[in-house]
Amino acid sequence: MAAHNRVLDPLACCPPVRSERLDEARAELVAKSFAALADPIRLRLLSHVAAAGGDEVCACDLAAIVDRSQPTVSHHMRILHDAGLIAREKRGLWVWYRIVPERLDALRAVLAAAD
Amino acid sequence: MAAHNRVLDPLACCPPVRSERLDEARAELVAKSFAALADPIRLRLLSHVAAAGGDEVCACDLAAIVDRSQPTVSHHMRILHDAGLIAREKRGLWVWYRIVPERLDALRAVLAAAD
DNA sequence: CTAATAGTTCGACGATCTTCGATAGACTTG
DNA sequence: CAAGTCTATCGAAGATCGTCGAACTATTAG
Repeated sequence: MAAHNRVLDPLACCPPVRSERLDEARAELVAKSFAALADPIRLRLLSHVAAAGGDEVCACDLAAIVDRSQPTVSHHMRILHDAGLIAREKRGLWVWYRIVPERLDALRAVLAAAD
Repeated sequence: MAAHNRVLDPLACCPPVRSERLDEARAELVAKSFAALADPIRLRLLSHVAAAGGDEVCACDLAAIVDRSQPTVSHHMRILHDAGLIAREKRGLWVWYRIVPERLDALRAVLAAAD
């Protein structure tokens, strides 16, 4: 399902950084999104999920990939999820992640040149 | 292609996050770039310079715009400059900043979908 | 040379972040 | 129900970050 409601999308607020000056409230929102991308472990976790395309990735594999403890990986995945960049679904004992490409596109739009 | 030097550009290394999995070294580089965008004050400073288009912006105006002390603004502008997002030039007593659009485009490319 | 101005660097403090071990919660299996 | 497995949360330690006042550097004006 589209985990991500267009009306409530916090980034729907924000024009490109290059055209209109960001006010304080919008800057706070956008900064939170980029902060989710500002850690190398999170970037590699995100990249791993994103590179799977539409396919899902099992949480059970992630700790080995980034060589961090299970609680640390859980923490980072929560931040990526809170930022709307990945979707989670628990099925049975396992948790599966998949990318939310719309959110990455929204961030790209914030960095886009003025039209 | 970009006007800056492709060989020396630290982001020239990095394929889109969505297609190829980032290794540790590349994730470190990309994370540093996004970290520069992960603070609301820096985003507003960058937005102010970027929204001026190709025109330059005087450092003397920035502290009033973001309501922070002058050393704090200097600190943030240094981070943006180190990230390659803005260029600085000192002329006489004043420092002038302008946007480096190629670097913003490079970051957008890292977030782009696989082709 | 002296005084004045713009910006950077230094030193410190508090807040936030990353990390992990221990623990708790959710779910399956026997 | 009890035991086992997978993930999330808690609590703490250490590192990093944002912030400002004070001191320093560079440049201009007189």
